[in-house]
Amino acid sequence: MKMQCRQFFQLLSDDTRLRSLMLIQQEGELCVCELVHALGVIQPKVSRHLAALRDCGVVADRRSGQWIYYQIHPDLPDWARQVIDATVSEQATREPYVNDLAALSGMPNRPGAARCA
Amino acid sequence: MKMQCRQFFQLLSDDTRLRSLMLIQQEGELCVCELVHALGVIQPKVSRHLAALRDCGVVADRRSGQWIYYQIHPDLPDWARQVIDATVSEQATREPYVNDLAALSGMPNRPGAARCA
DNA sequence: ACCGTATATACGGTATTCCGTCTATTGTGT
DNA sequence: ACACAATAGACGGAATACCGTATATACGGT
Repeated sequence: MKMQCRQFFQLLSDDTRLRSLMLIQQEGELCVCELVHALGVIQPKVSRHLAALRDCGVVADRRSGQWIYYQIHPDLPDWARQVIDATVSEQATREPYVNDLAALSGMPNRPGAARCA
Repeated sequence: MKMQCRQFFQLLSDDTRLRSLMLIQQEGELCVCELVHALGVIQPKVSRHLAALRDCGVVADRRSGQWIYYQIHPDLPDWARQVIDATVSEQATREPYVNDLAALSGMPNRPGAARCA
């Protein structure tokens, strides 16, 4: 799995992928339906973009029941991780990324999450 | 001049632009003909990509005689600079970026540079 | 076995990006 | 004024990326 940095930036250059990655980075792990809700886009679109990230080794997926959870790939090269870190820490508080996080928090019946209410 | 990070990554996602930026970052300032020589691509191509970088505020240009020198824009946001720094420091020693730097060093009659021989 | 939910993939169309060639502009030296 | 060098921009064509819809797969519950 060779990971060229040009390709990595290309993956970050799409809105859906970038917003997904920023949410995943902040939440640690998210399933497709959570991203669908948070981003407000249709499921095949999220799925397709996650597949692109997976195929290049940027994220790793894990099945748990009906849900498939995505996280930043544990073996992601250091410099790529640095890029994501820098981006999240400087941009996560801005539009449109704040809204995504807010929408995620407001999602009813989130799978996996604590259902303590 | 609004600089969205999605757009910034899109600019980094092209080979010519990325290689140009890495050289500029390492050299401080380069003119078009130096980049043409270092990258081994035709002049309009370099020019076009530099214009894209300039229009988004990633690089700044300065004319000196017949030459136009490009540098990383002094007002480039911090996170963007971090991204470039991380990329250069981790990738500059690899292919194809090492070759570009070597080709640049081997360029005869470099303008502006010390001509002490 | 069947149905509903979650997710992935295939397909065709559209939009965007990139390219090489050609031409315009600007500066330098004679 | 003129020729030359460096750079920028316009233009049409080719490749690539993205999209929405439709369909396939996999799992859980009944």
